[in-house]
Amino acid sequence: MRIATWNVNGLRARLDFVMHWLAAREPDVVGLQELKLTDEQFPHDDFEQAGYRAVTHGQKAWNGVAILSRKPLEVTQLGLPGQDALGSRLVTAKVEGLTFTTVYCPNGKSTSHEDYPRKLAWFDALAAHLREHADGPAIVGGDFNICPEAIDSWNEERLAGQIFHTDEERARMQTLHEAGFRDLFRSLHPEEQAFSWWDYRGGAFHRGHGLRIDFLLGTEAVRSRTREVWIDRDYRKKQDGLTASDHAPVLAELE
DNA sequence: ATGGCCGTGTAACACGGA
Repeated sequence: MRIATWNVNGLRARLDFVMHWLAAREPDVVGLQELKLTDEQFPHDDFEQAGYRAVTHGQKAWNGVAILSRKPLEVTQLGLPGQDALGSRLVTAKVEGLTFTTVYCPNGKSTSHEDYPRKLAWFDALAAHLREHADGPAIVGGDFNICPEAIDSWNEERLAGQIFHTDEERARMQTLHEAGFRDLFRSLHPEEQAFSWWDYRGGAFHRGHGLRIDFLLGTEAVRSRTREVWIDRDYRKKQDGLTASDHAPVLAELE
């Protein structure tokens, strides 16, 4: 079973690019973030023609998440309880006995911005919610907007203490780990520096100025079945003249 | 040199992203 997560940065602008990737990689279950469209605008027909059904939790213009699956899936959660004010950022579905959650975690903007404590509170609510849903095989994949460790940033020396790089944010990732959700990439690749996001500006991708902020977290029942995890760097590049998202997909192969 | 790019709303630029 091949699973994936991907922040597409606008599904209407990215649809052809996403279809290109689905045909090339043939994942079974995919979490998508930053759809930037309403549920009514979601292109179900296009995905059905590609062999996927979808469950969505969208909103106008911003945020928005969805899960694609080649097999039937049943929604069990729309939105993180108590956190509706921060937008549509979580959806959970059961597929093939796996509980698959996709999250688009708040950005926070900067440590002095009023959104920063809201980001921390959102993560606290996420941990509380997941503790009740950590039994059996479960995945939480998405854009977490946190660099968990120094190795996950292209420039920890300059950015330590700034947004994505604070001890408070890193403690939230640790709490998710302690709730039973482990970072599958880091579990299989303890020493490898690999990024999942690069700024569009200034040639950041080609300069190696990236961050690893997109993860597939799995319970032990999933981690023990995980054969490989990788970041699909090629799909951070233009494909057939189509513009990429600023995030690359993250994939995992489960036994 | 702290901006450079991109998507969306809305109809020229503002805002958010990370």
